[in-house]
Amino acid sequence: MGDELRDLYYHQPFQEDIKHDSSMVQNIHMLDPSFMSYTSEYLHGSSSDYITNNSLGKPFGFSTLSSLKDDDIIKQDHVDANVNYISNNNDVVGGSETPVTPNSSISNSSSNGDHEDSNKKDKQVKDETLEDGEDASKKESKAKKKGEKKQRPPKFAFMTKSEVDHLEDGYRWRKYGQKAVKNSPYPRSYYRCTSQKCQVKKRVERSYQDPSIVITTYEGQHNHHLPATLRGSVARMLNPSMLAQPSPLMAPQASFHQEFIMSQMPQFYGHANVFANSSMYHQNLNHQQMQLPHPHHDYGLLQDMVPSVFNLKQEP
DNA sequence: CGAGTTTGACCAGCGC
DNA sequence: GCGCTGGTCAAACTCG
Repeated sequence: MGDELRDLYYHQPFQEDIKHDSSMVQNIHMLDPSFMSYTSEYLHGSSSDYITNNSLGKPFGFSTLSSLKDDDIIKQDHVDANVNYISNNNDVVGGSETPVTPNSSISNSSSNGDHEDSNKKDKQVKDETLEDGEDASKKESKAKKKGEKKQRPPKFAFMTKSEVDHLEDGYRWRKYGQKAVKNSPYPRSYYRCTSQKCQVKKRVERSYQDPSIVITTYEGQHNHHLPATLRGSVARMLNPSMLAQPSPLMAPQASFHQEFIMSQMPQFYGHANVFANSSMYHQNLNHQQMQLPHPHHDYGLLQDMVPSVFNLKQEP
């Protein structure tokens, strides 16, 4: 990661944006205990990263979902309800969609791509040293890379205030590396989706400015659904009554949460089409809309992952 | 025993 | 060219 991206992570979100959004956060807080707010910032830099900077309350539910027990519900309370959300992708959040907020924008994260390329090159070089047993795809990519710059997979990063480093997101990950981060006492961990043929990776690191904040960067697109076992386990955590009849108070928020996630990172959920009617969040999502209740549309797979936390949290 | 983690080594890119 | 850094690999190890 270059300094620019680090700046992107560490400076913008935690300094300017949080200050900048504080009043809004407070307002929303009054509406919803598990308050949420939404802003987005287009952060400069050659990386042209598209950044959405959110303070969503645990809404994303990226907090030890799979291991939620009674004790964990308590633990949840220790997890600050701030989530700074950084979207750094081009085709997905944006794609054909309009920017999520008026002051957001979508662009390619090209600078990171250079690094990606280098890494792939690295692997490819190694592949070259391997024997004939290597599959054709690798050689293909090798050949591809020689000629032109390979297109980078979309990236999607977000910050979550959490004591847990590796936030559960419903997928299974295998850690394949850890590196010390320059100017940070906290290491960065590298994870790959364990699903076969799924190329999605994610990096997890803590902010050195605010150690309580975990920065998670997803890269790539899941080509599969949630692991059945995880889905099952997550589903078991759901409050059946909530599922059957979401309370008037929480339903809009839960709906928002899931729709927001889906609209923001559909590439990470192969079942994004389930929420096709949530396109309102794709467009012109602003603070005002955030505060309005939205009709609940779907309880799809994502429901298995995310709103369960909201339900647990908001249950009386 | 299989799946996942740890950790040192390796490599490419970048700035000087 | 050199040193630094980020990203990945893979052997060794741990865990259930």
